[in-house]
Amino acid sequence: MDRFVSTFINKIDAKGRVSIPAPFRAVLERDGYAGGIYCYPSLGAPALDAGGERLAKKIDGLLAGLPDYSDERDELSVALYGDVQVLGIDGDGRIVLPESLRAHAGISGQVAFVGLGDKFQIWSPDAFEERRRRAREKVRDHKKLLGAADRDE
Amino acid sequence: MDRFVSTFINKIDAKGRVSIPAPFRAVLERDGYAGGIYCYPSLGAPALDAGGERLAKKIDGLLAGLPDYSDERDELSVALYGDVQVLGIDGDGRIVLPESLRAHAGISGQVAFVGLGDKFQIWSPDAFEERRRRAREKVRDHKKLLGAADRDE
DNA sequence: TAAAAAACCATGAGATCCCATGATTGCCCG
DNA sequence: CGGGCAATCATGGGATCTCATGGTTTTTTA
Repeated sequence: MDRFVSTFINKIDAKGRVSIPAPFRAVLERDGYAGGIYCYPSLGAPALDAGGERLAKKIDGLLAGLPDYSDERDELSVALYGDVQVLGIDGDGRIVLPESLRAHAGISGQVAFVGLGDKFQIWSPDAFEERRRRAREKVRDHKKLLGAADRDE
Repeated sequence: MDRFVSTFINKIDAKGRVSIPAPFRAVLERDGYAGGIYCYPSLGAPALDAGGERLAKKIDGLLAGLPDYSDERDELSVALYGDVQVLGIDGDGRIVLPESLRAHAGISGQVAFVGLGDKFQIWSPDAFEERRRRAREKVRDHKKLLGAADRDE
């Protein structure tokens, strides 16, 4: 298994530490672990995007298409790299979420880790429950559009 | 034989473990076993969908068309990957059904494994019996409409 | 030197592994 | 033809290991 799958809820302790779910850690290691995970505010949601080397490469890939020294590239670089933080993983598999990131996601107390394949997101459990509900509806619609390729109803 | 067929009923023990029917295990192995089965709540039924690598690839396929880093993709990913659980298979061919999944399917005590070809479903035996009954009626109606000979029972 | 960050250690609950049992089935040999 | 014999499988229980979590100590740095 080499992608981030499923959802886990963990606690933040008094020092702001959270355990990364063990299955995610396994993926990160396979992914080429380089001292920490990349984490930044999601653009379209009150959550954080996070991942390992693969995620970093993907961001590079998006920039690679643009000419060096173009304004467009500079802007995108800022948008993509500007808010990225590298969060170190301690010996017990935990990271510390800085206040700025926590604020963006409205996190306090508990954290939901949500696997999205190539990356994962970090949510406040409450906000995530709401988003999950909407996402499910969307998938249902999607299936209808696809014409019951997958008919389990 | 490389697809899931027929129905089996097994018990859940005190630890929440259930044996996967041996024929299904055989299919899973042929399917490229990667440490566990993929399992998630069915969208339209009080049941669980489950399968091996083939099922995982199918999910990938649904996302393949969408651009990276689009909100659209993230949203679908939440429902497609976020709801999936990877259930490890122990040395005796058993999985543990987490409480959240059991709740969705109304499972306790016994479990029905229902083969659906590429994947299989996990039901509470009662709920499944009910659904099967209705499915038969539906088939009968179809046959009448098609003017086919109704030769079962 | 005080405060923050990182490394280290401890613990309990839950998950995983391993072995035992019993029932069923298919097979071999008398 | 019939009687076991061996193999397969579902199930149960105990031992072990992992992991999340909390706390303490050491190191860094401001």
